[in-house]
Amino acid sequence: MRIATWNVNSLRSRIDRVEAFLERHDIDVLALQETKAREDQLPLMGLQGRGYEVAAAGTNQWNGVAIISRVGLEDVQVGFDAMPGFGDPVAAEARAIGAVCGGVRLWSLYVPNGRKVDDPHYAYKLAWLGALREAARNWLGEDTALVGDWNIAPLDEDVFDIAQFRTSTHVTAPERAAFQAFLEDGYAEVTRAHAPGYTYWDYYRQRFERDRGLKIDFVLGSPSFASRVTGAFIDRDERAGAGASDHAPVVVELD
DNA sequence: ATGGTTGCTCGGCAA
Repeated sequence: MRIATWNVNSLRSRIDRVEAFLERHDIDVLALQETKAREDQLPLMGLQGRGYEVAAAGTNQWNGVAIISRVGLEDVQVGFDAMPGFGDPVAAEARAIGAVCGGVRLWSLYVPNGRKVDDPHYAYKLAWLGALREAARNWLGEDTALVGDWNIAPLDEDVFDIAQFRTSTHVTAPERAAFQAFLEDGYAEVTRAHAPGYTYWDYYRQRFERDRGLKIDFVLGSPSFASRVTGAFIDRDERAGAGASDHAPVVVELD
């Protein structure tokens, strides 16, 4: 089974690329973030025609998560227990969607960005991660994958120029501790060992062309899930050319 | 410190 995660930055503007990506890599389950579409706006025909089911939560503007699966899509859950909100409750709900696909409980996650360290959104980010951790502890005994845009660069080497991020979110000690807490609980990040390199490059200043990016998209697996992982890769080519998302998809291969 | 780009929508915000 092949599972992928991709911050697609608008599903409607990227649908042709999404369908081509699914075919190119023979993907069974795709977790999307920043779909920027309400459920009634989803472009479904090409996906359903290829045998995929879709579950989504989102607004027309920001955030938005979805799961696309051709190996079953059951027990769909929008948000997790005690998930905190920020402003628009619909936008808050559009940060986490879970479903059982091919026997795996998969969560597509769009961790709050945090904006600035002194912004209330940063405190919300940490609270959100804390609530996710509490919920996720209960899923360690199953085949569970927490996938998506974590908006955290766990290591200095995950940032093209760490000095430039001295006052920025994504690299602060509390954010990195929040990420590490999942690993301490027993989750394993399963992509890094197989797939080095960045997953996100800003649109401006030709960041992709100069490979000045961040590694912020991850797949955290419960012990039984992690033991099934045989490989992973970052589809860097998908980030190239006109009309690309600012994130590349990350693909995980399972036994 | 600022600006650079893209998306959703057509002003301004979020990333």
